[in-house]
Amino acid sequence: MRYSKYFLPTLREVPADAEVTSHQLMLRSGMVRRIAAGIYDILPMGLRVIRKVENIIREEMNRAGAHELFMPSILPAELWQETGRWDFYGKELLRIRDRHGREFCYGPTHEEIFTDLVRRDIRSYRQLPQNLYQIQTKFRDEVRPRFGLMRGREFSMKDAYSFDRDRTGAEESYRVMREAYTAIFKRCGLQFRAVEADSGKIGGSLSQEFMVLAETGEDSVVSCDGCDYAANLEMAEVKGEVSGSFADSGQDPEKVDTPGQKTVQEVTDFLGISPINLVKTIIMNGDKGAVGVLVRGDHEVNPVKVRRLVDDETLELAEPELVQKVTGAPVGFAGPLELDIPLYADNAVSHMSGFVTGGNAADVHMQGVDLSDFIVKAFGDLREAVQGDPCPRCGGSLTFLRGIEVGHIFYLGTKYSEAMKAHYLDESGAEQVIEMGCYGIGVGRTAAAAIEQNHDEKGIIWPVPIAPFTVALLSLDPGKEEVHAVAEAIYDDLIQMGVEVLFDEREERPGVKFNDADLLGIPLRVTVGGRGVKEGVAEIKERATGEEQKVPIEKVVEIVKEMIDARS
RNA sequence: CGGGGCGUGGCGCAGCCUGGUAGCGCACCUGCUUUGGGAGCAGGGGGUCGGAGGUUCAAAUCCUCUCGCCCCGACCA
Repeated sequence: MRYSKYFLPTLREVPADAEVTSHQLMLRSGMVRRIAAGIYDILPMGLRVIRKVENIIREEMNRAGAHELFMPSILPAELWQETGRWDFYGKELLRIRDRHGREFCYGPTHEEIFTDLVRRDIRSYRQLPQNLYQIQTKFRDEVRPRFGLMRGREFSMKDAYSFDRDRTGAEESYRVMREAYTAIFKRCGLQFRAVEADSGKIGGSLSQEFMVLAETGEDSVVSCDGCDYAANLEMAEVKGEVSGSFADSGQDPEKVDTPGQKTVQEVTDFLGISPINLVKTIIMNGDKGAVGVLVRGDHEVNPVKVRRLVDDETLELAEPELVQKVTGAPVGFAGPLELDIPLYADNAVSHMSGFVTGGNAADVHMQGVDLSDFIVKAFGDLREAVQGDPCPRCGGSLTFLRGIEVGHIFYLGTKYSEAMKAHYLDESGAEQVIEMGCYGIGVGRTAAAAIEQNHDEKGIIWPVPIAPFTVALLSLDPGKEEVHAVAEAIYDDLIQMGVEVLFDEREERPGVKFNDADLLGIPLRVTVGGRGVKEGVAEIKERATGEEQKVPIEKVVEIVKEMIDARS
């Protein structure tokens, strides 16, 4: 590609509304342009990267036995109503009407339509298992889109759905996908972890997220320093904390005035105690009524764990009005004593005695409270893990990392197949429900994550497998025939060898070309200038390491080829 | 949805408080000089100041409404 003919608008200055590095660099390197909140034009440079990622995904999915197809992006409401998600999915679902007033949505994910396809065309166990996927544009009307392609509203996603005869088969499909995903992100040249995850709105049980490790990641990842255990923060287990017998301080609970002291910090400072001697009481509300959740003052409640223990998916933090109604006090003074809702306590609380709690009245707390002073319906692991907690698998120590979720795999079971009556006949002629799994990869987000993980102050440093071009060829003197001819010859030869090369033959000063090459992050740079040509050499510089070598002009192509092969 | 902020040429910004008819840097075009890490000089093109309404002799500037965008929060008492 000749730079002078290409559509590649680079920016010197950082656009004001781009917050994170990958977004800034994608704008500066001419990959994307914003067109509305969370909606982007993808320019030629950006598309080249996207296509590279897509092709790696395709190759690995096909290798894993999945079949590509292409579904509509606009989906009829009826399918979503069948599974109840038309109502459940909420405002993120972009709903539209056609001229006849029929309801549709722009697909944010495609379980329903894949299940619909399969239920209509799969009759027999002989047709299973099946794994179908597409690479499609999705739309999720995010509350707050941000970070460019990282969290857009319109985005490209590879989504795959597996259909099996039984749970064993579905688990095998899941395992195969996990391996395919590992291969995909490895091939993209990324550092990542597969972590245990919550399945959220998609539903289902077994689930893992693939997280690209980057300091700017939106998600917290808990990782063991001793084994390969890794989990999303909301899933990280805390083990072995429950106490068999409860200690008792022998004291009676006693009121203490705490005017205006609401937070744990304020109360403990005011009373001169440590947060580990305070129990906070969190009021949550759901379809099955309100519950109180007790955790130690220095711990945080993990709502995912609470929902599981209480068996109420709908539990959310209660509104201040409800807190007032339930506890008789404003937010900040809830306590377990004489509280008329079921109480659940974190295991760590089982070791406590003589602690401080809220007093269920404004500006009042209680001291010297013991577990014998109130009834706990159940103890369990209800808190978020913290740095240094023991690993639930090996007893090592947990550390925290930041990650960007680029892939997510789920075992779904029969959630969709049952709702949509996706059945088959087994060998005995009995009707069975199909077991499903679903598997997503954010394509644009993977590209963005690659930049977050691979850049320096000058620009992007693409891993070779997803770089838009492999070689940037710079002709420093396109005006001087004897120099430029050398560059032209190298360009032709590289093209002949099948190398993807961006040939910078613009009438620009050398500095501009060097800086653009660094910004664009093309792995290898070949420089042809007056000086070098006089000595019969050109320079090859590697973007990632900064290593530079002068090589005879006639050997340039051969050496470049070797270097590429060593790095792909 | 709550709070904060911003919309002025392609990009980054000043001007607004204290109204007088738009400016700077980069980019772009022409010419000359320059040419190994974002060149210099000279000349030039481009903006109904997000939109609507109002106040005023006069509005980028003041007032009202509206649209768009960004940031923080929205699950820890």
